[in-house]
Amino acid sequence: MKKTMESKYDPKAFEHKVYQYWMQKRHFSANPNPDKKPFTIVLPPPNITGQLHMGHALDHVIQDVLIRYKRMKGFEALWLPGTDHASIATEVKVLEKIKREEGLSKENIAREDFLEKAWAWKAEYGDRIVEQMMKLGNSCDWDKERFTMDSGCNDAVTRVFVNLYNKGLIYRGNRLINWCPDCGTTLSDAEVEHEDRQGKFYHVKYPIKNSEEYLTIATTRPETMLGDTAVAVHPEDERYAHLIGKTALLPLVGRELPIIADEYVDMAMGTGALKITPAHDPNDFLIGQRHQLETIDIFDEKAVVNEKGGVYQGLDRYTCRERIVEDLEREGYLLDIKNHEHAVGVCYRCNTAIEPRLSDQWFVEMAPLAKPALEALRNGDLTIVPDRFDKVYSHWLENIRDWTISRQLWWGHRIPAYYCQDCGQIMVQETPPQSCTKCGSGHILQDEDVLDTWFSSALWPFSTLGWPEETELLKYFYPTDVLVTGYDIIFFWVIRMVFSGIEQLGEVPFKHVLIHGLVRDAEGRKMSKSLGNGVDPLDVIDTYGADALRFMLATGNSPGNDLKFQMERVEAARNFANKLWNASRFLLTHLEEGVDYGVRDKELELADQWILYRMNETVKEVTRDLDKFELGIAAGKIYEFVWDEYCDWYIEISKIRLYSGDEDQKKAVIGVLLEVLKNTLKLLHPFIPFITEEIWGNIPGVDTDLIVETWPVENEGYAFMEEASSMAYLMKAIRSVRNIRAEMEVSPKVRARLLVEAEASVETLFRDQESILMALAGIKEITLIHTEPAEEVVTVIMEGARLYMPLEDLVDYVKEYERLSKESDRLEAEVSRARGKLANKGFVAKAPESLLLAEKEKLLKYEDMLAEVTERLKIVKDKL
RNA sequence: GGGAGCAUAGCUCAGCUGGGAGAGCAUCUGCCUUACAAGCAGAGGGUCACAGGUUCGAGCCCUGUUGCUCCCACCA
Repeated sequence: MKKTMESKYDPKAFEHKVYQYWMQKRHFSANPNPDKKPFTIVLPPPNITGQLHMGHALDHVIQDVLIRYKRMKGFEALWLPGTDHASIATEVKVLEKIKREEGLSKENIAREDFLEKAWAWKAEYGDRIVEQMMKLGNSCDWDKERFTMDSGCNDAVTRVFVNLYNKGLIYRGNRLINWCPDCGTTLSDAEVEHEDRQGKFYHVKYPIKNSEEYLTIATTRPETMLGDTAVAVHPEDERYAHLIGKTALLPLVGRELPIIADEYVDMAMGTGALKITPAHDPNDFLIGQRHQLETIDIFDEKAVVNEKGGVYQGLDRYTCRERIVEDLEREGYLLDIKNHEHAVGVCYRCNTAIEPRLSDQWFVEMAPLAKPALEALRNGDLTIVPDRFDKVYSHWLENIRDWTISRQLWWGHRIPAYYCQDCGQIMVQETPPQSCTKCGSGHILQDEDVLDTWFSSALWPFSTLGWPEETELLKYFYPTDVLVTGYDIIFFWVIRMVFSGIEQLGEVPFKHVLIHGLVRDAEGRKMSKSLGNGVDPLDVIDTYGADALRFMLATGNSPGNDLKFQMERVEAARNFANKLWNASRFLLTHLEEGVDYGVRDKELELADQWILYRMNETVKEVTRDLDKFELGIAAGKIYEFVWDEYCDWYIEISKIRLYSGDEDQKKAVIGVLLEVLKNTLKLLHPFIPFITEEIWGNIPGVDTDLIVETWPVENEGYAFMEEASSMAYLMKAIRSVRNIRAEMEVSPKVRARLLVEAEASVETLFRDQESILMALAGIKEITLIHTEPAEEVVTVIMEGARLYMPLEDLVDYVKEYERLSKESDRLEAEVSRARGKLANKGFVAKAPESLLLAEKEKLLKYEDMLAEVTERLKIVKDKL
């Protein structure tokens, strides 16, 4: 994959090519390997409903960084990709498509025909999503790609269903469930969102039979009165005590309703009297059970009033409400209407208000499953990063109710329950029964319903590895290591994977959960189709390259926090890539094929030691940060190292030897440049894999692809701490001179003279590093002096040195006075701060020794410098 | 009703176990210096929301207040 780097940075020119190359070399494939430790991530499978959005890009980049990092660290790193069938969402989309293209709705098509179309949809969108992931640079093992509804996943789903059924943890029951009249299916509690809506509180008069008295009942849903079968008051409510046991009459209908006493009623709420509609309210349902009340289901599956509603039959629930209110008013039953804001449960897919509905459904009993999942977090088998989500996880599991898993849909895993048409026997088994196990009849029908899409997602960490078969893959890669996902699906998915993994395999499915936030637009709004504020990752890649997008997503963000998407930040990331590109190009043009440019330890100059030391520190820190899942911090540190230290300082310094004409010097400095670049490319590879691999491939003599290179480790030979601090001093001197030049408006073209009056060690340093000082500070001549200069000068006071610049007619004493005054103020502040601290008895007594010492040194240093500045200031003042 | 997060430079955000406030972008001043103007050098800019407390020392820990965001919740 050689290519000369003579052109500008143009990601389009190589990103695709590089990805193809990796694929061809099979670098993404991971297989059980006894010589390596496994590292596994299963990709949260994107829905096949559409295309990838920015949230996916963020999710995937984090995972790819971790996978590439671990791969380089020598792990057998498996990133297992796939897609999710997304039962409801896909069914709705496919039905819409059928409607659009053929004008047919669900009632008019056969299940088989629908399924055929749905599979075609899956083929099309599944492929598109995979292509998008490849553009992002995802290093997934594509040979192991799975789909939540493929036959392996189906085997797993069936096995789990049967297992849980046999343990009594899956049961069929007639319960009040959440019904979405629009989607026409049951929903789990997790799929119901709560929205505050402005409603009305209707106060309705319920007459007492054989009496002039009446009860006032407040309700937000008067239409449900058609299903009322009782009125309840609190047993200790003195207002109504005399009515308990009597009978109320349902307005408009005339049905007799027993007046019952139940602790559930809140005396302070509304009027303290509650109408009971067991078929349409979860609490009423429970009260109904306690008092053996009749349940009257007044709605059909579209939430339209059925035959139980008498004259209101055929009316939609909202129309019915209007009519009932009108009628109540006319008949004198309506006493009052008050505004009332209350939370309404709505479908998470279509936002339609949920109708509680009594029906036969399948449930998973949660209490026994929740317990070990809670325990896993408590005992550390499972950790969540950041840990503030621990509470969210635990609270949900502690308050969990049984999980409704049957869905009245076609697209999904069909429930493996079979009913004998003759004797009603229910058979739950992995293979369809030929005849009834009880009566032998051959008239057997499978349950029409499918399972909640999250039922199959819950098995993803092991179904994808071959379970229920005991595959080598499963043995080697399970449990997985990290699960990366957004906080929005902790309930839907993460928790269900945890209890499923523990229940089926006896082990948590992953050791760490790394939570990230949502990607928002520049104004902080959630990106959504309806707002039209979504930014397509592919557009960004097209303009700035995948590396820029990846780097932007990986930086400036910490775990669990939302991320605002700003194009300026993508641009900054692209600029960084460009910087790296050019720095590499600069070096590569000086390299010659076949030359060994090793670092020659004996010949290292101060600047070499400094950059090697800084590189070493960066390696240490970045590695540590990545192990803590602090991707943003890690990337930030490499960014600073590359840009500020390597490019702005070291490369500039290296030019001295590079252009000196001395071949040996040149070779030596190239050795260091190359060593640092190589390690930098390694550190950066997980974040920006394309450009780093491309550059790597252009380095003469490399024979391993970067993606499988070994991660750099700390090199003890580069522990040049003292040298680095000398270098820092030198850099400070250079900055000071540059600062003076800028303030005195010395043209960059003018090369000034520098007079140095310094203590011996500084003299040595400056003498040894003269060339650097001259080149980077724009100096033509350095003179060491030991007395005050006679010339007109501006002065820099440093610790242990005075730097004088004779600028001839450019010396502006007014400016110089201002500059020195500012410096004097700064030093005075430092001195008084240090004095204050040291005068503080508490500090002296309790602060750590090292700090105390450092503070004393600082005080001496600043006092010295202040004295010098004051002296200079006097001299300058005289010249004014 | 319960819980969580956020509040730091004009904007977007870092700031890990409490020891002299940082980055990117934007602004201002010089520079097309032979890797890079997608750049280089320099500069300005912050009562770390507010009020208390703990501590020798608080952006960081504790309490309270305010504002914004989010999650959970079967009070009609």
